[in-house]
Amino acid sequence: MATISELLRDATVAALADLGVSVPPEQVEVTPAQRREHGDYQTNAALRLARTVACPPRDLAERLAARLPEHTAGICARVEVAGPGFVNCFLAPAWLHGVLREVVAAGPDYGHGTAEAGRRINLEFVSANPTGPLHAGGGRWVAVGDAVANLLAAQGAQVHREYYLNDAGTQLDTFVASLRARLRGEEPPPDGYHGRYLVEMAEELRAEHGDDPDPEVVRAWGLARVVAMLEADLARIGVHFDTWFSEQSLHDRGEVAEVLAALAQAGVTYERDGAVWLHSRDLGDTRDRVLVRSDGTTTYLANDIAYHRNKVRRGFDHLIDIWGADHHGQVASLQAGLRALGIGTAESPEPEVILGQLVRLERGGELVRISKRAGDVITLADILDEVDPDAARLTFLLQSIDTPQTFDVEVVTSASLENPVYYVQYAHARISSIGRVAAARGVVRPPLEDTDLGVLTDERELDLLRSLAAYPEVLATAAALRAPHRVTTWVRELAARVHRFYRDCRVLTDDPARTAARLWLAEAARVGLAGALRILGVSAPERMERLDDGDDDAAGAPDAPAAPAAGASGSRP
RNA sequence: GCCCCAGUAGCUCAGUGGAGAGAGCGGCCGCCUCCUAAGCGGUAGGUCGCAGGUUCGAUUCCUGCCUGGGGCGCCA
Repeated sequence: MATISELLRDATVAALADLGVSVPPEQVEVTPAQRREHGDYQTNAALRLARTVACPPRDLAERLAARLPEHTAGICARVEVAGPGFVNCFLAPAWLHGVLREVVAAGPDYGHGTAEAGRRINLEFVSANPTGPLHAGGGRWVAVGDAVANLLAAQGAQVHREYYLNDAGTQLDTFVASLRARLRGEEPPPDGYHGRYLVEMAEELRAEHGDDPDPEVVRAWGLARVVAMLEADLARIGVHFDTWFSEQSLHDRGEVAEVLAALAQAGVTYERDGAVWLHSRDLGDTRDRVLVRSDGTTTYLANDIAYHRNKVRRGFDHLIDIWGADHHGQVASLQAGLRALGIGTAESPEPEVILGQLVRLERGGELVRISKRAGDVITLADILDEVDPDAARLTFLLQSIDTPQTFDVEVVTSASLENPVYYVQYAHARISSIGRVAAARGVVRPPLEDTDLGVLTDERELDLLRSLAAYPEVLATAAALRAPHRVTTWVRELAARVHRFYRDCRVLTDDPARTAARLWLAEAARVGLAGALRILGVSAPERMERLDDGDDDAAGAPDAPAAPAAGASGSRP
């Protein structure tokens, strides 16, 4: 299904052809208008082509506008020339009514596209070290990764969610040493993990395996216990991984050794100071990197190259990694190693690494020091103890991952009612309630094909349809840019329009024709809200409790407790 | 020193090669006999970090600089 921009772009190209101006479609821009009086969409074609056609832009625009209606029949009510030579298009209400029928027909899949149709995509995200619970900041990758997966799936991809489990490195050794120390009733080593969870885990371990289990037992038990903890945390926020990929398994199957041999065979390695190095500098990196340490162990890089080769060999059409910006330095090294293996060519595209800026955790405006080893952490589970998963998720999906996010625990928890998630969910609950009331009153919604939508002429009504009309394009763009926050922005706008419609356009009236059309419009809006929320991994409740009934407004004022918060530090005289 | 990201309203952030730059929160003023007031309306608040460049047109693209965040390990 073509988007509006595409439809209007093609119409513009055709109209220009009528004028004897031949121009490839990709050189014609049709964009949403910024101001209502400029219509719904606008093209700057006349401005851009004026020079080559040797015609004043305004004149060219006039000629274009004269021809355009032939090609936009049924879509635009009118077109007009404005400003220095823009051609503004005003969508026809009848066309918007057609959008409503499309939405209802498509249901939950409305707006989905085919940009990734048939592609098998491996999406790796989170992949936090299995040494403790998920950190609150890591929630960003949980929410973003899952939403990106949903976005790609909505474009027809078969998405495989994968968690890379670093169960072979020194971090796990340190974790095991810390666990054993707790088991003995001692403090973990200075560079170990000091979190409280290890004390509790040691108790569990003791109950199951006694005071002095074999170190290998401790290791296996500890790893399994942490993975179970990670899975449980992820389940609480509704995220499920298809594969938990063990780094250790790469070693066990000899894949790391294979990769090292292949790199040596390719002549891109050398020995120095007892270590094996990769000529990564010649392959696009800023410097050479160690693959095998002088003690014979392999580096994270060597293992990661083997891991990605494994993913390629599993037959995916495309690999995507979502990493925090603190892993930025690894990208060039990994790609250098993969290139040497022939991965990163036209036949075998290199992995796409999405870097997201980090979360700055604050409590009441003050930076929270984060150190998993010191045990001074705020975990995702801590957050979920205080807010529901929907609020947590949407908070992480409010802004572009290109910007560092400030996550104030106090704001997100104590003032959670201000979370935009409730604004959107409330819009869904409100619009849903209309259907319930209609049913209770015995108002029957006639079949859509028997409903005359021509009565939907109010700007509030048309605004809803304009939003819904733009949704396929929003989804396609968000998927292409791997930017789920664009869906958040869109659904917040739709929710605002739903609230305004609700306020100004009464659905259940004495006029059966109007009631029928508005019931269907409400249904279309509900489908739009629910569909976008589903992409974001947020639930769309049919009903929500009213917070405050009657006149005790103070009870519902979320900022009421703010005053004591200031005094909590002991400033009260 | 080099690489990546950001700098937009008091705060948190959207957004765009175009026509007086938007939202939420916070401030102020209003709106519930009516489908849920977790809502709606109004008002105040901006040299889109700074300087050049490209362009008919730059907050948007390019370069430099400043500020902030993250990297550049025989850690992961």
